[in-house]
Amino acid sequence: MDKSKKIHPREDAIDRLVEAWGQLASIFGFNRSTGRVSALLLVSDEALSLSAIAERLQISRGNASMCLKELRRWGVVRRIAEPGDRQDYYVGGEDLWRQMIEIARERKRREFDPAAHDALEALEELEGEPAANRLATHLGTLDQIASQLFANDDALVSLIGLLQSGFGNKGVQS
Amino acid sequence: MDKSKKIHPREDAIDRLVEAWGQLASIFGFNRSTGRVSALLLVSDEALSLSAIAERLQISRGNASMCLKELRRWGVVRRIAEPGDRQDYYVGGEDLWRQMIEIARERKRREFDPAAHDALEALEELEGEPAANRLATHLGTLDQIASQLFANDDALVSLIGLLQSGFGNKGVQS
DNA sequence: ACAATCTTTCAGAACATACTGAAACTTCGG
DNA sequence: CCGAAGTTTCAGTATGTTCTGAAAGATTGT
Repeated sequence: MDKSKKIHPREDAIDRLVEAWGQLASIFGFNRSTGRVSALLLVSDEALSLSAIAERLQISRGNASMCLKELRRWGVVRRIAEPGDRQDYYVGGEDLWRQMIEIARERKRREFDPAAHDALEALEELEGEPAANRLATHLGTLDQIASQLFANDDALVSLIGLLQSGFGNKGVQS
Repeated sequence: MDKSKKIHPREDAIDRLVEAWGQLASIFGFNRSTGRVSALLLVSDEALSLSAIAERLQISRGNASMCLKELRRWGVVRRIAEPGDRQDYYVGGEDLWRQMIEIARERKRREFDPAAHDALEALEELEGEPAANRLATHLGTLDQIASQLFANDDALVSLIGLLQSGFGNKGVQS
């Protein structure tokens, strides 16, 4: 009856994954609960209902509903209607690389670009001042790099390949 | 007397830069005030005193002190003692690329690595479950890529050059 | 050693974010 | 068209973060 007394290795492992993934999600600007819901769906071989998720994570249905909405908005969770069942079911984990790239691209578009644009605009009016010029050049280059990175999906996919194969490590050890 | 009535183009531009840079900083996990202080130092051709910063940004000296402490901790601001002056002065903007890389590396080390490690550990205990395996592979690759990226400073510097020159854009336009 | 000047710290206030639970809404079978 | 089952929304509450201002701590000139 009391969960903390009995030992459930699998459930424990899932709890720890859920917590760690929530942590990771919060680094990338999601709230921890949203990350936790995502984790649960990612390690689940079957689709889960809202109620099952809320129960497993010990959060209210309302909260679970909001988290799922957010995750669907980011395109990382899909809702499924099972015929003959009133509950909706949710799945995650489809095409993880594509999803990561999409999230990064979208965050850049929504958050980075406007602020960088404002900053560059303000810096233009400070032209002539050495410090301002340095900063403008730096930020301009950064912006350009970020844009290159997301200009097309292939760029990122190739880049991932490049990095995996050990780009930049001149002296290969052992 | 009333600042908002008189027009100060330069001061306005700095205000807008400060605000935008605060926004950018918050994307990367700093608080807005810390970002604002950093902006002020970045566009300033001379070193500024704590009092000057607090006054210019309309924040308490206490807060300014904390922000400067944080910025020094991240190695993006340096404190200078002017001989014959009791106040300390602060400068920023020295070697921006190096600083960016250092910040990214440190954030990875402090925030990403521990969470990713926990997640992978938990996933190991779920071996055999298809969804868990997929996630483990994905996260493992991601971790490996991130490590490659920061394995040595040259990797990132070369990468920046590569991206600036338009890596990944097969059809070069115009 | 004292006083003046500046900086740091930190308790509590102000502000911001996230969560709950209940009401409103939707869907579907009968 | 009604009632049952499920989902969404949102006002209020709880939790977490950031800021202020005052007290304590440094440092320096006399």
